[in-house]
Amino acid sequence: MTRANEAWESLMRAYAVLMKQFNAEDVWGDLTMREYDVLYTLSKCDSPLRMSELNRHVLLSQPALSRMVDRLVDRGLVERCQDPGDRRGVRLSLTPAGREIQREIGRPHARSVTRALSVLTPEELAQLAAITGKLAQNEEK
Amino acid sequence: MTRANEAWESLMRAYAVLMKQFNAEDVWGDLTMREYDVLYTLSKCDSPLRMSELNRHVLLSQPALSRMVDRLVDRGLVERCQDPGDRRGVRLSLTPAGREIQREIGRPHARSVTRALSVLTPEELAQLAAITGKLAQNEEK
DNA sequence: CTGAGATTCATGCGTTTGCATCTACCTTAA
DNA sequence: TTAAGGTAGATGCAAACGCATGAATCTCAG
Repeated sequence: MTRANEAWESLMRAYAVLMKQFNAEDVWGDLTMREYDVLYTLSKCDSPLRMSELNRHVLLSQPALSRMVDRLVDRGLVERCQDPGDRRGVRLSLTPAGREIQREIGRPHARSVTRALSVLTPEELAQLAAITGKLAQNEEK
Repeated sequence: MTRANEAWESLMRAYAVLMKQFNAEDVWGDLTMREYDVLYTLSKCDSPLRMSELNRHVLLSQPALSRMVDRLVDRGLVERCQDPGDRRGVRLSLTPAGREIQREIGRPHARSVTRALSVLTPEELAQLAAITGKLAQNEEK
């Protein structure tokens, strides 16, 4: 077992433990964590996001994301509009209601995250962000 | 946005990117990654594992895990047997076939993991393992 | 300009998931 | 001993998922 494999296993385990903890928190209203993740990702982008771009951020298959967006549009939280430059494409943005809900849930969730990571020193937080940032960048073409 | 939140977001992103990469690798045979995860977790334990214990490691609801184990038992990869000390309980172990398949898939997957984490220095690998280990331990209460 | 191939997103369909709930068993206290 | 409450895992059911595929659009070599 290499160091790399040990590190990855440890990362997976931490992810599972924390996700379960967050999921158990009673802050999600009638959204799932996955739905919140979509709203959150959209909230960080000022310009409307392409489906394919969004799909890169979210751990969902393309069809599953397509349908989740359907539902979010039906619920009035997300807006689909045509991409001007590519008529196959779709651009997504939050509606005011969607932005509102994202913020409402984001606040207490952010507190949970802060609490869960409070076992780390500021230095460790910085290292963690740097290392995972490096990993995410790896997205082979 | 606190440092903790940035670090968590970065971790989530790295996890999503790497999981997608691994999932795209053609090494899974007719198992899903989640099923492999169960086999892998069982392979690491010499003594049969309790359902609830297994559930702690895997990012699945209890009913979903219960049914996945059903399927793995049907396919002859996992063995269910009664816990001698607690007649509600179940103990799980790999069958020889299950162990064989886990190894067969584990080999190339481990190489993928090593390759994906090869962008990190040995020091970074050690830091990552230490930090995520600390986080996983957090399992409140 | 055109046709072959790639890309973007949607849809059909069988499988898997989560929530709520159930049964069976264990634990504790009176 | 027994009744109340807790815990382990299974099951019904609607919702969501992934795979394969489809339709529309873009790209580019010839």
